Amino acid sequence: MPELPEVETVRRGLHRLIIGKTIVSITHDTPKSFPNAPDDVRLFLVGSKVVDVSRRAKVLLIDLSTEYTLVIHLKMTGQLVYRGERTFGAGHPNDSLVGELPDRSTRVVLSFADGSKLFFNDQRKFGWIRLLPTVEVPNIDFMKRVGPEPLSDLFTTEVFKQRIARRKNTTIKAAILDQTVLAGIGNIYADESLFDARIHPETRVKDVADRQLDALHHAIKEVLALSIAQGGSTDRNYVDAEGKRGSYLTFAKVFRRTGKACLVCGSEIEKIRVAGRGTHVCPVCQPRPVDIDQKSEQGTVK
DNA sequence: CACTTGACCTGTCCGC
DNA sequence: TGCGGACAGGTCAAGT
Repeated sequence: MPELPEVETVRRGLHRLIIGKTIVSITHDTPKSFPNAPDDVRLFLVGSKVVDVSRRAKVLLIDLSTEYTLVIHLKMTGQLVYRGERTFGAGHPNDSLVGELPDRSTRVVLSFADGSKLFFNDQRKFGWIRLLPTVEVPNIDFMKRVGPEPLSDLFTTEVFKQRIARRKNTTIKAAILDQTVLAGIGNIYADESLFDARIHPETRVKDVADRQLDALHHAIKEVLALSIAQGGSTDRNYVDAEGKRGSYLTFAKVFRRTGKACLVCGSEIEKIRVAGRGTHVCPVCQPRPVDIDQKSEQGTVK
C-alpha cells in the first residue's frame, strides 16, 4: 500500500514534525522489525538529533546527528505516526484511522526529549527499520539497484524506454512494478497509469507501441503527482505522519472500482490477475492485445 | 540473465 | 455463530 506518494506524504509530515528533536529512548521488537542488535540501537540512537528526513523510492531515510541513518521500509501495512503533546489523537479529526498509541500493531517507539513520540506500527510485520552509518546507505543492495525517481527531470521518456527494454518479454504491468526499472510504482498506481495510457496490463513490453510508452511515461508522472497532492491513497491501513488518511482513491478511475462504470466509456471495470496481483482494467478503453499468449489467457478467466 | 512463483505475516471478508 | 480459505500487496529468495 505505501507506494511513492504515500511514503512521500509521510516524509513531508515527518520533515515538518521531527527535525531537530533529540531521541531519548526507544522500544523495539528486535529482531523482527528492527534487526540491529539491541546494544547498537542504544549506543547509536539515544542522544542523537534528527537532522533530515528524505526518501528514495519507497524507502524513508531519517538522518541523525551521529552520522547514522534510520532506513525504514513500510512494506504493506507499515505506519509512522507522530504524537506530540499538542497532537490530538483518537477521534480528533474524524478522518483519523489511528486511535490511542501504542496499539497492538506497534512495533517500535521512539521518544523525543520534548515528550513527543514516533510510533512504527505494522500489522503484518513485513516492514522494517535498520540503523546504518549514513555513508553506508548508498551501498546497500536496494539503493544500488533501484531505478530512477519518476518525478525527477532525469526520468525522461528516453530513459524510461531504455530501462524498460530490459524486460521486453514480461507484461507491461510487471515491468513498471519492477523497482529496478523505475522507483516507487506499486499496485494502485500501476493500474491507474496503465488505464490513463490506455494499455492493457497483460500486454508484453515488446508489443507496446512507442507512442503508448510515451503516454505511459506521461501518465505515471501525472498520477503520482496528483496522488501526492491528495496525500496519497488510503485503501485500508495507510495514514500519514499525523494519522490522517489520503484522498487519492476518490480520483481513481479503475483501482477498487470493480463492477462500476468506466468513467470514460461506461463499460464495467473488470478485475483480473496479472503478475500475481489483483489488477483493474476497463475492457474497452484498454483492449487486450490480439496476439496474447496462452498463459496470459488463463489468467483472465473469470 | 530473464522471468515467475512462493514466502514472509495478520486481519478481514465470504461461503458453508 | 464458528471455521476454513481466499485475499490483501512490497520485496526477495529460490525456482524454471
